[in-house]
Amino acid sequence: MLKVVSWNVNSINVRKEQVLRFLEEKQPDFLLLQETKVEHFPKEPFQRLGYKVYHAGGKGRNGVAILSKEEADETVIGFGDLFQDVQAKERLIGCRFKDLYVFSVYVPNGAPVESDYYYYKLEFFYHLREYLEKNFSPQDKIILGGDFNVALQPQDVYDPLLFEGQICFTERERKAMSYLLDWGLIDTFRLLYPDKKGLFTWWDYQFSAFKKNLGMRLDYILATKPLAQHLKECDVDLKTRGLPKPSDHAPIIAMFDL
DNA sequence: ATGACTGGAGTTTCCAGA
Repeated sequence: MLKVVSWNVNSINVRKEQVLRFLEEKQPDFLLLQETKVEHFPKEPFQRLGYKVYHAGGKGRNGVAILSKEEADETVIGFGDLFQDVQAKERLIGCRFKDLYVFSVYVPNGAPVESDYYYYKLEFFYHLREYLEKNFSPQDKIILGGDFNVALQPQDVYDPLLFEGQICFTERERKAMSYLLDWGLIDTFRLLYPDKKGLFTWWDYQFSAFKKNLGMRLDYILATKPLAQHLKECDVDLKTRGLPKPSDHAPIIAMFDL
């Protein structure tokens, strides 16, 4: 069984103990992290648990990592020549493990709608697809997990009418992410639970949003068909979101019968 | 109490997050 977890931790320094306890308890093969918010990842305690740490981040912002029980054969950061923006190098990291490619991505938030940053977010999705097109085939074994900052479908927000036109739920964002998926990536959670409503991965810290379950599904584990056909289970770890001093995102889990 | 956010930078207040 291959267990993959993705988790926007909103600062690895603040969430370090939670992440260590999570690894001890759940023992995932891969833990994909976003928003580490550090330039230098505090690797030592994670290595003591038997995990290799691959990280790309900047001072106080962004930051993505892959923690793995196995050593990677290769690591790539950013989009290479396709997208030289400095932030791209803090938002995408990939590791190859034999014929398996694993990526951790943190898509820009893009607020406010219609700002330059919003268009940067849309561009990010198109560059990501271009990057995959150029380097891979949908027949390859690829896992792309992370915080995509888009709720794809009406059932991915708690009130579709309220969210219409809001950041993370505009038509253009949903189209940009759909275009990425159309290359050959499958939303593992939706594959298993096509109609499920009210299960989210992010809740605002404000307004007791978690207690009221006023959230959005912004985190995804995407997989190409050769992997998705072996998908066994998907889940959102609500318990971890309910701990004291939580991240605003919950960990998401996908298990493959491999 | 009739309302309640968090983290980082870098100095006590602003910005980003979504």
